[in-house]
Order: sequence, then structure tokens, then C-alpha cells
Amino acid sequence: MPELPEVETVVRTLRPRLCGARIGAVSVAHGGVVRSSPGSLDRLLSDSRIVRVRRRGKRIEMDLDDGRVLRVHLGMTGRLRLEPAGAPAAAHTHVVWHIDCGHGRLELRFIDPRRIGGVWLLATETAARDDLGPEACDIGAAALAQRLGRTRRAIKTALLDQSLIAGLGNIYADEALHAAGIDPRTPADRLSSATVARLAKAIRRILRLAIRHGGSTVRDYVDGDGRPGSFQKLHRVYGRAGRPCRRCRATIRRIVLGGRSAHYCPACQRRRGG
DNA sequence: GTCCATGTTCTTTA
DNA sequence: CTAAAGAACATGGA
Repeated sequence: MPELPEVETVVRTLRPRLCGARIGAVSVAHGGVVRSSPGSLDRLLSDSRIVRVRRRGKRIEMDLDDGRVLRVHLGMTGRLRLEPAGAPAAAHTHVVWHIDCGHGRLELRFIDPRRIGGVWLLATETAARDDLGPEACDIGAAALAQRLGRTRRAIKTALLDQSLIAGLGNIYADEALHAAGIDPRTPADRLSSATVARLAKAIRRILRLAIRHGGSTVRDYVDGDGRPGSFQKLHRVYGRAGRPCRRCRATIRRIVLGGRSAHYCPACQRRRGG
């Protein structure tokens, strides 16, 4: 569910109420989603204050006043919701942080049916270790070319590698490649610099547009207040296999690349980048 | 029953 | 050695 635009939207809905808030008790219903090193589970029951809420790639990170960082990754089906204390809990609510802030008593809840997402409590130095590529929403042509030039994988697969570029997932990688007119099977290191420049621009434009629409809700995604996004209505290829391309009317195709589905228009997206 | 799913990480293969 | 492909994780919807 959550790629950069969805995670950014969640962060924007949580930030005003969580910044400066104090974390009281923490209840963990399913320890499997807590992926910090052993022994840190009880330290999640910290009585600390949140000083900043930010996004890095698809990660949500809350800086605590003692320097530690609470990191949440939503995986495929994860949700982070801020609800009034005592409100009924959704199924698969695994961790609840009890929050005191200017808005009264709230509960921050991590919900994840598939439990692919997770929660980490990290030391300052651990959280600062930067293993992700540049933010996809800001990526420049030169940075993207430098990253893509070092792999021969299909461009679609390379765009999903968070260590090359951070924030793209299956939806926005497909949408950006369509917008840039690039066949998703093209080896990443074979794109011309003009094509890479066009791709960088398409990535920035699509992601910023998606953020303005509150992200895409295909199945599960909702923001911190439970509201779905609307960008799915503007998808041009993702989930549209067998339907006509919105630009040229050719039939959208679905193939499998790197174990993930890839959707593209065989007419708009030809090798060489037409 | 089958297939598929917005992601990451570990293992296996080339 | 490295890069790439594949499996695994767990649940639910079509």
C-alpha cells in the first residue's frame, strides 16, 4: 500500500499532533512486528517526548527527546492511525502508543494484517546510518543517471531498489515509466542521458501530484486519520491491464518483472524510449 | 479451491 | 567475488 506519497500523507496527518507529544504506556499485542534488537521491547515503553516526525523513503521516523528514533515501516498492508483513547481497535492492531498532547489523550496504533511492516526503536547512530538512495521526489537527472548506470537490471526492477532511489514502489514506478515513455524491460544502464533526464522529471512530477491527491488507495491504504487517497483515479497503467491506454488507446499490458507485476502501454513505451 | 496483492530481506543460483 | 533471481513472511479479497 504505502509508497512515498502515501507515507508522506500519513506523516503530514500525524505531525501536528505528535510533535511535542509525550508517549506514556505502550502496549504490544503482537511482538513479532517489533523488530528492534532483543531487550528493546520494554524500552519501547519509554516515557519520552516526540520532538520531530519525518519521512525517509517509505520509513516514518519519530525523533525522541533522548536522541533515539522510533521507526515505523508500513510494509504492504500496514496502517498508522491516531485515534481518541478508548476508541474501538481494528483487527490486527499490534502496537498501541498512548499519547498525551495538546489535543488530549490519543492512541497511536500500528495495524498490519500481513505483518510485513514493523516497528523499530533505534539508537541515534543506528538510525543515522543512511542505506537509502536519494529521495525519489527530489531526484535529479545526474544523480539518477549515476545510480542507474551501475546495474543492468530492467529499469522497472532498478527503480524498486531502495538503495538506488528511495520511495518508489510498484505503482509509482509503473506510472513514472509510462509518463516518461520507457519500456519497463529496458536495461537500466542502457538508457540515454536524455531519457534518464526525462525519467527523473516524470518521477518528481508523478510523486508530487500523488501527494497532492493524498496518495493512492488501491485496497488498504488510509492516512493517519483514516482517510483514503484519490490518486488511484488518475493511474494510467497500474492495475489497468486489458484496458485502453489513456493517451493512445492501445491495450495496457501486464507482465512479470523481478517477481512483481509491471503494467505498461506497448505503444507509448517502446525500447529506445519513444 | 486458485491467483493476486501498494514491500523487504534472506537464500540460492549463475 | 558480485549480481540477479526466487522464496519467504501472513492475511484477505476476487
